[in-house]
Amino acid sequence: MPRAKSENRSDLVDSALVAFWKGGYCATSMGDLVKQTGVSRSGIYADFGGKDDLFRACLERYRDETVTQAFGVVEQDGAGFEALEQYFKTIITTSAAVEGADIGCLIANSLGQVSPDDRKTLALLDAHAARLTAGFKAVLRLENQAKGKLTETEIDALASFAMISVQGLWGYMRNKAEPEIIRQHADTLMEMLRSRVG
Amino acid sequence: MPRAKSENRSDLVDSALVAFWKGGYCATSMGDLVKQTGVSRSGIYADFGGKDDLFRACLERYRDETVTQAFGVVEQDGAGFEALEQYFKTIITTSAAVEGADIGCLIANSLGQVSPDDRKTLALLDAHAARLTAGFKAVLRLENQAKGKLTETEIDALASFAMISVQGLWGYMRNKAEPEIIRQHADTLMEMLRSRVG
DNA sequence: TTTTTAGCGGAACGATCGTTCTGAAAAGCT
DNA sequence: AGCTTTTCAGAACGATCGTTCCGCTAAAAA
Repeated sequence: MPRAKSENRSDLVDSALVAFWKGGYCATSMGDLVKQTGVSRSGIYADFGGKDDLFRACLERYRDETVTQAFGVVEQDGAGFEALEQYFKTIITTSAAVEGADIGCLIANSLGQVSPDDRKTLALLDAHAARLTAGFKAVLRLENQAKGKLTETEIDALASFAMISVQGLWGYMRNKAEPEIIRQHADTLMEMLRSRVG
Repeated sequence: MPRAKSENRSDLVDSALVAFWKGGYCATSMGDLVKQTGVSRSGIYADFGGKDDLFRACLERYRDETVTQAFGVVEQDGAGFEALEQYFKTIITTSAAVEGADIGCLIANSLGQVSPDDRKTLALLDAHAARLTAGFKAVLRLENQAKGKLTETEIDALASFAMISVQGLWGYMRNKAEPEIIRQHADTLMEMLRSRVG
């Protein structure tokens, strides 16, 4: 048989992910990807269908790794407000850690870039939004158990609100690296949610 | 003198604006713009420096026309919560009016597309964010006069929060045309602001 | 060791990108 | 009308895009 298949397919996606994350889909050319990943064009086309599919693979990897790392705590059983707070703390910490570059969230960044015709990618973005909403909803439902002030409908509304608000935060972070604003936003949102459940 | 200069320079920007709005900066080629605007390449290059400058001109036009039309009510002297509510009502109405296409806000869409190096365009986006924040701040300060519950710092934080939250809403609207969610988000934000001032 | 064969680097492809250039047409001026 | 000046449509340009293809390499099979 042939030469052993490179074991850096995983690295390939990771490298490409960073390139897309920083530069966006359009601005990142295949040449850039070749340079950045160290894998030749044919290698990329062999393992992925093309630029589109590689981009989607990056979105999925980002979803499974980066998002899960930060948001996973909210998705655990029994996660409450303190889990939400930890999520925001993670955001602030890691965003401050990545030196210089404010790149926001790959998925949030993609919102404005994806063509309305690209169903496959749009589905990924939608699913991400639904995921965040579901996480917030679970937290709210749990925290609401004590006093039961909120109806299910109100919980839905608050979860959607939190999701959109957080997506907005990511969009903001893409171009501004002000941890103060991020913390402020998170605090304001948390305080608002707390006051609503009682 | 020469052939009469087309009187549709204004239309040119308007047409290009729509193209950029729907498709984004990268996905909209000069060929598309020529087709869409009816103006030839040389005409575009004569009146604007190139694609970048045309795009910025579109952003500015969008800012002066579309944004002002919707947000201007908030920026008037003495604007209070009812002005904010009218802003949201306008958003919902017009977003429902534009048939089929959910295109969100041109400026919000650009957030994820602009290269971190493109200082000129980034400055426009920053200025827009500052504009929204200033509007919210003025409203909050006015509404806070009655009871004076909030400190200036708290008002700043709430204004930033509202701005980011609304930018998130626009990002969401780009891909989903659910007036219900929009209304819900607006209601939740309004209610939250009201409860904070007293 | 020889043969086979999968894998990958890099050249090459057509298409399309943003931009420039040019020739002809139209409008002002005398 | 004749001449000048300005404008614009469309051809043409080099660069670069995403993609394909070829040929060598090196590991597996014999």
